[in-house]
Amino acid sequence: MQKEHNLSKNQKIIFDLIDKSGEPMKAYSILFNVQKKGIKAPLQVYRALDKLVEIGKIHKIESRNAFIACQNSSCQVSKATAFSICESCENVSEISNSKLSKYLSNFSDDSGMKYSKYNLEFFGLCKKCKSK
Amino acid sequence: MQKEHNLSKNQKIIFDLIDKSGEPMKAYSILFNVQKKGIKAPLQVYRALDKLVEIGKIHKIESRNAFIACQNSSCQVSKATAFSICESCENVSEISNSKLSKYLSNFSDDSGMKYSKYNLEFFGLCKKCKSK
DNA sequence: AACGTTATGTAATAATATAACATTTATAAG
DNA sequence: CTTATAAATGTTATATTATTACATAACGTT
Repeated sequence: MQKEHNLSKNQKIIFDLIDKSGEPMKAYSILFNVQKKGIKAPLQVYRALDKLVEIGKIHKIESRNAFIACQNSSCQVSKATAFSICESCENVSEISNSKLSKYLSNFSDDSGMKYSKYNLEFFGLCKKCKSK
Repeated sequence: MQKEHNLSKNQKIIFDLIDKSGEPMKAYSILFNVQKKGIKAPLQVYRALDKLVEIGKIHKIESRNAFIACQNSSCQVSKATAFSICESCENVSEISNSKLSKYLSNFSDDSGMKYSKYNLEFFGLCKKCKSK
């Protein structure tokens, strides 16, 4: 059962924007888009982003410094994320593949480390861009 | 057989520094460290870093905006990278696990994308930090 | 109501990265 | 060896991404 997180005002404004856009958004582009709603400073954006990442409503695409809404309803926390990224059109989508996530969540090597989290980014050309 | 890349002067200075440090280094820390060698501007550092990443001599740890020397002698190009990162002491090491790299290099889903590259970052606590 | 926690507002600044342009050095082809 | 081309360098300025510090307000318990 999913814990209901009551988003605060700023968190809600920023989540809704990212969610509606459907694609990765950068912090300052978010800022620009929410200024009419009274959010004026970068820090207000970053604080909301931090919280939204923490509770798994959005994920950060590390290689792009951008944030995308979680596309996986069962994903409560950002502790096991995988994305496919088109290097031409920059389309990003979240990969939900249970085999992959099982494989990675159970992965261990001889370092003695127990991994509690991972982030994976695949790069390539999407269907559209390949056929150009 | 490995293609020999003749590093240029700046590339060599910067690679040697990162390689000797044995840990991830940030661009401006690199800059600070090579100023005595005549490298004065961020761009000189970033250009060398770009090239070194391109030829696989170093990798970028995306979640940390830092660069580490490749620890895997067979790694010619940065197209299949995996790291373990301790969230407490920030120790980073490159994972060379042939099963893992095979699994990920061959991974495909139903998106129609053919992935040519990936980057994976595992997070957790290293042995030392766990026992504290 | 009193307390602790979470969120907000605001200004300043730090840290990371790139654009634009001029020049020099290395590589390769004739 | 010299011309052409690509790769690397030098330099200044600026863009982009992110955090520190401090003050105030709202929320959730008990």
